[in-house]
Amino acid sequence: MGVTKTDLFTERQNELATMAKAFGHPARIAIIEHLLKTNTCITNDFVNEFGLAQATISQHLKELKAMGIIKGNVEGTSMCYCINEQVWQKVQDNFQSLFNQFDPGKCC
Amino acid sequence: MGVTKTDLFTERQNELATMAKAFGHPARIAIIEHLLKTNTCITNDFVNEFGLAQATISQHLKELKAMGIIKGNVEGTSMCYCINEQVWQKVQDNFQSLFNQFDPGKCC
DNA sequence: TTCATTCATCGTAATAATGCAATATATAAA
DNA sequence: TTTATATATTGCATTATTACGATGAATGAA
Repeated sequence: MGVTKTDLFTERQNELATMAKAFGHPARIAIIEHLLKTNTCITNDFVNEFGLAQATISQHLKELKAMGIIKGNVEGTSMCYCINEQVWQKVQDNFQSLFNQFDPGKCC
Repeated sequence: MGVTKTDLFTERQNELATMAKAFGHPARIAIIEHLLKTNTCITNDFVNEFGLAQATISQHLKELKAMGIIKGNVEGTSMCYCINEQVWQKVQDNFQSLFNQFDPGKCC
């Protein structure tokens, strides 16, 4: 009834789904790509660059931070966000291992 | 207002987000993994294997099919689903190119 | 201290996603 | 044709997500 039944699946499957969800919104993709390009950038950059409200950007940042894929440090009145290297690597590994399971050539 | 503002982002960003969304549910991860392992399997397998209702499985399959990541053929009274090789490759490439953008060592 | 700036949080509204019972559709077997 | 089996679709209830205005908290400057 509208709630994902996580208990039916393995921890790995739930984890991978959660990671994928972090990438499941164009704003979060854009934020991540911006951080990948410039590194150490601040929230206000996003608000100016995208057409989304400051509260909305902040919410997306919060989600990304909750999933661990980014981390933030206070820098005066601003915030400095960047990619969390360890988590990024783990996410990459998890997707990689999924992609590698594909055995081409046998389909119906 | 609850609706993603896709017009604010590039087509690539929206596409990547859509692909990620396909992986954003453990049931769909499980379905994909099952197809990766056995290939050419049928809907009833999923219904028996997972604890989800037949209608729910059918809905997840429909979404995966809509995104093109799987394809299905009628096989008597059953359906035979499998991974779409071309789309799988494209998804992999898109994620790969995102992951490769990471330049380690510079963070705040 | 007061003011301006920056970001986070709260409250709220609207749309999306999840799940399932019931029903429809299609094929194979009897 | 009738029955059984397998899957898709419909309708509905519930929770999740997205978005933003308003407000709060923290810091630096005047």
